[in-house]
Amino acid sequence: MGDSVCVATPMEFREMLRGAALRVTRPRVAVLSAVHAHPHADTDSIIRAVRGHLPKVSHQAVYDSLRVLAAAGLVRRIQPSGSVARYESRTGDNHHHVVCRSCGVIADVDCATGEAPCLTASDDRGFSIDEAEVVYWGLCPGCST
Amino acid sequence: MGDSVCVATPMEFREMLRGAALRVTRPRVAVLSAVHAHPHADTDSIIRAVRGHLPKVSHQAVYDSLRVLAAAGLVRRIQPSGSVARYESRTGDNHHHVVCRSCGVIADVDCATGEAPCLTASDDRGFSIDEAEVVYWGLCPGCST
DNA sequence: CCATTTTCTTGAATCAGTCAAGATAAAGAG
DNA sequence: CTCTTTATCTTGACTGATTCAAGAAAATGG
Repeated sequence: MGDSVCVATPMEFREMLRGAALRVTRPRVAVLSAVHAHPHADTDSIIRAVRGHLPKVSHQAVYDSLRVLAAAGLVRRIQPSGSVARYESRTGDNHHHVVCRSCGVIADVDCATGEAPCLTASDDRGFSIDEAEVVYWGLCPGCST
Repeated sequence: MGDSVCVATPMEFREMLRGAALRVTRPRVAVLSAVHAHPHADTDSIIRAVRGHLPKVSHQAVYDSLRVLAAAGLVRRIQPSGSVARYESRTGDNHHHVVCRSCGVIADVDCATGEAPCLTASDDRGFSIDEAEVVYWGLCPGCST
């Protein structure tokens, strides 16, 4: 738990929030920071990370912050089948995920076909599609031995 | 509720079960039948459909049957983010799904690139990948107006 | 600094899904 | 067909992530 990688300064997080027209609150700054520091963390891990800095934050504040941040596009929510919700800070870059069937670990994978061509379905069934989400399932290096 | 499409006979469902080395029980036949008749149905809908034929079936029997059928490959479990588990009978044909962000309806989409090339990640991160799952997000014809 | 509006705290509630123990039914052997 | 074994089903309690609701606290704009 002492491996908090600081990828941006608190000041930068505050500016991200302002840039998204969101009020700057301590819980939100801490949640945004925690998601940056712990990619693919689930809500409970984020709650614990946030409480490392703000011990009195309620779980509800973290849930609310994550919903607001995701709606604003500052974080992305992912939820592979059978998993609880997880969050990451890489947004808008059309990347996908590999999930280990055994241990559940998640890794990022850039889109196989480049920019955003995953968006092309063979037949869109009349839907107006705005996102293509790809999840690769398999075994991670550690579990495949 | 009266639109139970009969896509196969009870006898055929029994043979599917035997072919998968599974015991043939009435709950399993009814569950398999319900999944065939109601593609993309959630567990609760399946329970209700099954009880149309077997009123005394427990929810647990349905959960157990679905798990066993999915493990045997007779049905496929899908679970788009934010949705409960859903089941379908099209298996092993590498098809994907379009999900409506508004009403949650799901439609099938054949793999854009043909056979099973979705399996090719740009960089597998050392994972041994066995499946690529694609979910297209957007608005269905009804909700996009 | 004040007023307004949003956000946070607290604590209860929901709901899909799971667990566990005993009753029942399917399959294979005789 | 009956018996035995083993898997499956029933019943009912329980878990755990997430949400709801009401009042307290804090952020923003003036």
